[in-house]
Amino acid sequence: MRTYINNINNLEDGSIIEIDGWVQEIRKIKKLLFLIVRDNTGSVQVTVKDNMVKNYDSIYNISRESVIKVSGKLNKKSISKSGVEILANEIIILNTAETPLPMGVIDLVDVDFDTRLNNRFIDLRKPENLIIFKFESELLFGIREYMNKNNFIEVHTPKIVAAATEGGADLFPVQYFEKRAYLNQSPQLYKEILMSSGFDRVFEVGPAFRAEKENTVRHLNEFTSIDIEMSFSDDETVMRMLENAIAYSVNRADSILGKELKGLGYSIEEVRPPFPRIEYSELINYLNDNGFKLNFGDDFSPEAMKFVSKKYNGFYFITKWPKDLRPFYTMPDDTNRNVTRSFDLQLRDIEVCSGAQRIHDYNMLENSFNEKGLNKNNFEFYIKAFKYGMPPHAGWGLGLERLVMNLLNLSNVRESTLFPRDRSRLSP
RNA sequence: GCCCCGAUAGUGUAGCGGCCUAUCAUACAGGCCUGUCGAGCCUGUGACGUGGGUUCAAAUCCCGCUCGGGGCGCCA
Repeated sequence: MRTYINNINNLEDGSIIEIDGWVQEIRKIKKLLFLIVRDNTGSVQVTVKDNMVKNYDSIYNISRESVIKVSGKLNKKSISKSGVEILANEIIILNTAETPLPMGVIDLVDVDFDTRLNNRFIDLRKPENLIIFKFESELLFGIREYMNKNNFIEVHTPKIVAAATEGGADLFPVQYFEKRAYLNQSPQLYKEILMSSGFDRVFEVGPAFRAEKENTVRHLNEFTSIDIEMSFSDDETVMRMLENAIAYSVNRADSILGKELKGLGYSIEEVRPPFPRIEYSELINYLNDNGFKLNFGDDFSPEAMKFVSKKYNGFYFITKWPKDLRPFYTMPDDTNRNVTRSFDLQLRDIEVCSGAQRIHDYNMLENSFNEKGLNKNNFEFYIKAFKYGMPPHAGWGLGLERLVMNLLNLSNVRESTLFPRDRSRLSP
C-alpha cells in the first residue's frame, strides 16, 4: 500500500513501506546510490545498494524526474541529514523522463519566468510553487465553509452572455451559433437577478474574462472571482461579511499549512478584523497633504497606493467612491449624491475586492443607465427583474489570484495562477 | 494604446568592432569512487532570434520584423 512521504515519520522504524514519486536527485557512488524521491507531500532519501535490488543497473542509469515505485525498509536512524531513509529492495520504473529537462526542478541556476511558464508542468513540481495552490485550495475551502454557515447558496451563472456587464467594450467576443456573444466579465447582473428570485444570499466562485490590454504584474485576462450578493442588506453588512470571511479562511489555511509555508519561505500574518475604513475623499486629502496632486474624481495611481500602503499595512477599505468611478448599478450615498455607497478592499497597495450597496429601485436604475450613457435596451433581461419585487441588496467580488498573490507576498499575479492568460500568453 | 528595456548551449549568464576556434555556472553523456546529502575529481557534447545595412572585419554598430520583460492608463 502506498505511503505518502509526509506520513513516513508516523511509521515505525523498520517497517516495510512503499512510495510512489519522481526521482528528484541522484547521487551515485558506484555500488551505492541515493535517490531523493518526491511526491506532492514531500521528499525522502531512498538508498539503493547493488546487491539489494535486482535491476540495479537500470536504476543506476535512471534519469532525473523519472517516475518510480519504491518498496523498502524504513530506516529512521539513518546518517543522512534528514535522519530518515528507505533502504530499497524493489524499485519499479513506471516511466522515464527524457534528458535533458527543459528546465531543472532543483538546479542551482535561475530560470526566467517566461521559461517557467512555458514549462509550467515542471515548474509546478517545485514544492514552493505547489504550496501556492494548496494554500489557494484551503483558502477557498474556508471561504465556502464560512459562506455556507451564513446561509449562502452557491450558484453558477453563465459565462457566455449576450450583453456587457458594465457597458464597457472590454469583452471577448465569441461566436454563438449564428449570434454574437461574449465571455462574461463578472457575474454581477446574474447575482442581482437572483436577489429578485428570492435566493436571498448567493455566492459564486468562477472565471471572469476581461479583454483589457494591460501589461502589468497584477492583471490577468482570465481570473477567478469570488462573488457574493446579499438581500435586505447594506454595504456595511457585506463589508463585515467580507472581512470576517477573509479572516476566517486565511487564519484557517494558515493553521493547516503555516508550517509547510514557513519551511518554503512564505509567512502569513494573522488577519484581525475589523479592517480600517477610509473614505475616498479623506485619502485624496491625505495624499495631497503629502505632495500628490489629485482632484476629487481621480483614481489612485499605483504610486499613490504604494504611499498609502505605508500607512495602512495589511487590509483596509476605501469607501464612498465618486459616482463617476463606479458602475451604473452602484447606489448613491443618501447625504452626498456625488459619492456612492461603495468600497474597495485593499491589501497593502493592491485592490483585491470591490463591492457596494446596489440600486434596487427600477426608476433610479433607469436614470443611472442614462447618466452613464448606456442603452438600457441591451440590458432588458436584467432590468426586468427590478420591476416585480427586487429587494435592497449589496455584494462584492473578490479576486482570488490577487488575494493569494498578496497574502503570500508574490511579486506577480501569474505566480498564483496555474496557467495564466495575459496580453500575450494563450498557452499552455 | 503609449513609454522604457531585453533576446548568446537544455537552463541561467560573460563578452558590447579584430585578442571569440565565444566565458562561467548548471544540466547532459562517459569515467573513477560503498554513506552521499549544493557529493567530489577527470574527459566530452552543446549557443550568438530573424531579414537587411555599415565596415577590410559584426555576437558586438544602425534599421525593420518576431518574441519576451517592466512601467503607465485600467482594474479583481
